This record gives sequence, C-alpha cells and structure tokens, in this order.
Amino acid sequence: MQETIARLLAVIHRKNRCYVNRSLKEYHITASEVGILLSLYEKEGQTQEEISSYVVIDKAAITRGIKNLETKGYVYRRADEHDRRFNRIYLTEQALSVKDEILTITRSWSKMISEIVGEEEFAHLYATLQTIKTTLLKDETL
Amino acid sequence: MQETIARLLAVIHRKNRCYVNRSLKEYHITASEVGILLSLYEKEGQTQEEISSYVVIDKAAITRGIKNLETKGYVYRRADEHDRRFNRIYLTEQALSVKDEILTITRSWSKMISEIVGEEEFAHLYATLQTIKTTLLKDETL
DNA sequence: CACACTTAGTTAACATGTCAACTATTTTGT
DNA sequence: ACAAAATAGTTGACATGTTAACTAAGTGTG
Repeated sequence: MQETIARLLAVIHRKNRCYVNRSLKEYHITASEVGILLSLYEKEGQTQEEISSYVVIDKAAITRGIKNLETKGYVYRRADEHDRRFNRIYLTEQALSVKDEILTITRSWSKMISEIVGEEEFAHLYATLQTIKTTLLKDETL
Repeated sequence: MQETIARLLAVIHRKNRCYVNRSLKEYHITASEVGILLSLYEKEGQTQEEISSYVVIDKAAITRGIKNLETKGYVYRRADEHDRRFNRIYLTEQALSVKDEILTITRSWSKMISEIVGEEEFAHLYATLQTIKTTLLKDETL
C-alpha cells in the first residue's frame, strides 16, 4: 500500500497553499484569492463564470472570494450593461499595487520546485500535469 | 501569466477528491477519511500522531476524522496502556469489509492517470512528485 | 519530590471547496 | 408575445485543512 499519486499531489498542493497564505498574510490576501487576482491581472472585467472556469473552482466559492476581495478593497463589481445577469469584476488601485508582490510569491514557488527537480524535469512535469488536467476536465463523468 | 504548476496540482487534486467522495458516497466515507483508513490498513493500532505524519495532515484534522470514522463505526480507539496520552486506533469489521472497495477506487484513479500519460511517464511522474514531496517536507521553513 | 518542559490530543476560529436548491434575468420556441 | 428553458449569481449545508491556544499526561532534573 504505497503512497499514491493522489496523495503526493495533495501534500504538495497543501504545502503550497500554506506557503502562499503565510507569504501574503500582511496584505490579507489568501491563497484562494490569489487565483482570482491572477485571473483578473490576466484580463479585467471578467464575469464570475469566466473566473470560475479559469481557476476551475466552483462558482459558489468564486462568489465568496470576490465578496471578500471586495470587502478588502481589491476588486469591485459592475453589472454588465447589456445583460444584467453578469457581474463584471474589476481591479482597484490597491490590487494593482500588490501585483508584483503576488507574482513574486507565485514565481518563487515555481522556482523552488524547479530547483528541486531541475529545469528540464520541471518543464517535463509541467507538460505532464497539463495533459492530465486537460484530459480530466474533458471527461464529463468527472 | 500562464497556468502555474501550483494551480495544475490544485485542479488535479480537487478532481481526485470529488471522484473519491462520489465513489464512496454509499459507504459514507469521504476522501479525507480514505487517507486515514489506508494508513490503518497498512498498520493498525497507530496513534493519531503517527497517522498525522503518514498522511501529512494536521493532527487537528485527524482528531476530527477519527471521530467521524468512529461515529460511523469504522474505527475505535483505545488509550495506550503504558502512556495514556496515546490514542491507539483500530479498525472494525466494517472497515475491513470495505477495504477492497476503497483500494479499488484509489487504484482506479491511479489507473486513470496512468492511462492518460502512459505507464512509463506515470512512473516518471510518481518519482518526480515523490522527490518534491520529500524535499518540501524536509524544509523546516515550510 | 516539585516544578519546568515535552508530547498527544482537543477545541475554536478561520480558510477553502463542492453540491444542491434558489433567485433573477435573458433567450427560445411556438 | 408568452411560457419554458437556459444562464449567472447567491445561499446554506457540509467537507476539509491550518493555526493557535488549551488540557492532560509523562519526563527530567535540581
């Protein structure tokens, strides 16, 4: 009954979450909120559904994440003019001011992994995980 | 701002958890409880600390997991005779009766991943993740 | 022996995620 | 145009995990 791949992934994932939470504590930004912010740095004005798809997290969690980010002053929402079902989410100045910090933290984690396994292996791992993710998301039964 | 390794890991991990939760719903066993049970199938009579180390999950979560498993009739605890600080955890008949089912589910997930990336790549991935996990756990600053 | 230290486990507060049921709004099909 | 279906978002219930503060029990040493 050896360690499974699933458990290895879980452990690494949790370590990452702790790392990010600890690193961004002073900004009151949590690991889950980082995902949302990265999505918005990529493209502002996304709807919650779009963000949900991007980060592959349930829309209910996105609703709460956005609410928290709004409370903390990092984002604001505007109803879409043409379709009022959509909430379009925008970044505040405050969010832009921590962008570098957030990118630094996320990159430093990748760097850490890269240093552990080597650059070549890192690229390989990335590709493999991408394949797995894409395939899993295509599978309707999951 | 491409997808990070961290996010890929997170997505795959969450998909796995959903899969396990759904698959074992009829037994009222959750993904987190599976970890504890696997640990006990491996070696019964472990203390909660030992289980915590094995699955690399905080002891607080183990306390609750054991409590739930006990309520559902899968495990029972006995204080260690020589040191009453230790709770030693044992499996019930009911836990043994679902062992095959649980192993089947965990293996089927590994099999799914293996089929996605190929056997050779699977072994490679496993080794890489193991290296990362081991290194991360050694790092005191995490 | 007594007091300080360590260790196992518990608890509360908080952070995350999923699922399912619900509301509000828009689209579609007749 | 209108009822039905689809879509975006919200909410509540539950599942998980971490952190920190706490209790209980054992160790060790002056």
